[in-house]
Amino acid sequence: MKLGARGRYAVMAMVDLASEGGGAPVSLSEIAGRQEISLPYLEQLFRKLRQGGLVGSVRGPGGGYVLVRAADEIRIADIIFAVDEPVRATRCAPGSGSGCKSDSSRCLTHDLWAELGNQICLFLSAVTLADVCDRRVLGISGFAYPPRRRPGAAETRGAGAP
Amino acid sequence: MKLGARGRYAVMAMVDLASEGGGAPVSLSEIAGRQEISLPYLEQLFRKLRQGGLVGSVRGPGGGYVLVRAADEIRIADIIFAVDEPVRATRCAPGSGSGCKSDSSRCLTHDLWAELGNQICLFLSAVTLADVCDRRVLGISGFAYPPRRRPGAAETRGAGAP
DNA sequence: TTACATCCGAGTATGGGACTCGGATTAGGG
DNA sequence: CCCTAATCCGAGTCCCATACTCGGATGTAA
Repeated sequence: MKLGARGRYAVMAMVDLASEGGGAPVSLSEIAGRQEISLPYLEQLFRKLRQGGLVGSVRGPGGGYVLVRAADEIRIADIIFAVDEPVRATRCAPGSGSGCKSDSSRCLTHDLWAELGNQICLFLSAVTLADVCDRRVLGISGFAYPPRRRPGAAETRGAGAP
Repeated sequence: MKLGARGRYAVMAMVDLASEGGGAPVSLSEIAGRQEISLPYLEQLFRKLRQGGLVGSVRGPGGGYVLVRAADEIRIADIIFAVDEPVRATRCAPGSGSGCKSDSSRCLTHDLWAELGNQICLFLSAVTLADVCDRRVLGISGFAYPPRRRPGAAETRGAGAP
């Protein structure tokens, strides 16, 4: 899953494209300037976004990129998956299908990583580009895991994000 | 958040420790052998787990490590946070508190990364060591994001983990 | 035809992660 | 009292992915 600067830049650029472009193509120079990302690096990212079928390109002066679908039809997960290589399966890789060395037993943690990857995909698939543009992200999952076995148990560390 | 081999090994080792150790200390050599992790690397990990207050140590022959709390009182998040450095704030780092260059406006994606990190913490906090040992991970979050705006919309990519 | 823009394959390098090494402590058993 | 088994600790090395660059080719509006 990784989620380094590549995925972040891609989402930032797509948000910029969705916000600033009113149907007209937006050049990468503009996006690069506004988001403070190097132009050649952006080109490299948009190459993949184009191959992923998320954006279309118009060449020549006044050209640039446009969304091929409406902003509320593009999931954040689509963007991340477009710019990140499928997944690398190191041992029992999170996010990808199994790859445990021994076929069964051993590696009790397999389900854990699988489920974690699933949760991440679920969340990123639930949020669309339009949601981010309109600041509608908080509360999309107004959801908390129910307290399990004796709710008043000793709290050792902050449960959520600090 | 990262979640590389370090966190995975730490969880694997803790699961092994919880399963195999019946109150008696378990040596790292045993864990290293069973989980196929190099011994010096495990030592390095358990140093942090000890500093994090998750395990206690018994030195000398017949020594090893023991859990300081019951397995159902140790959350996976505790383990991950113990072995991973706090977080590095690159620009608008996911998982950590804000760090946007400009104080407000710009960086619409901030909420997104914050919420994503929050979801991950939530999930890892909902699963205990005992859950993993007993294969009780699947279905802990028997939960799916509800389909939003026209459920039958064109599916472009697999939404969940393949 | 010039300037603007996307396109493309390659190349570099810096950083952090994975793993190692040598030695210092502590403690049980002969 | 040694010897061995184990945790402890600070470094140090290696490697690869990521971030970013470069030079040029192609297409298109003015």
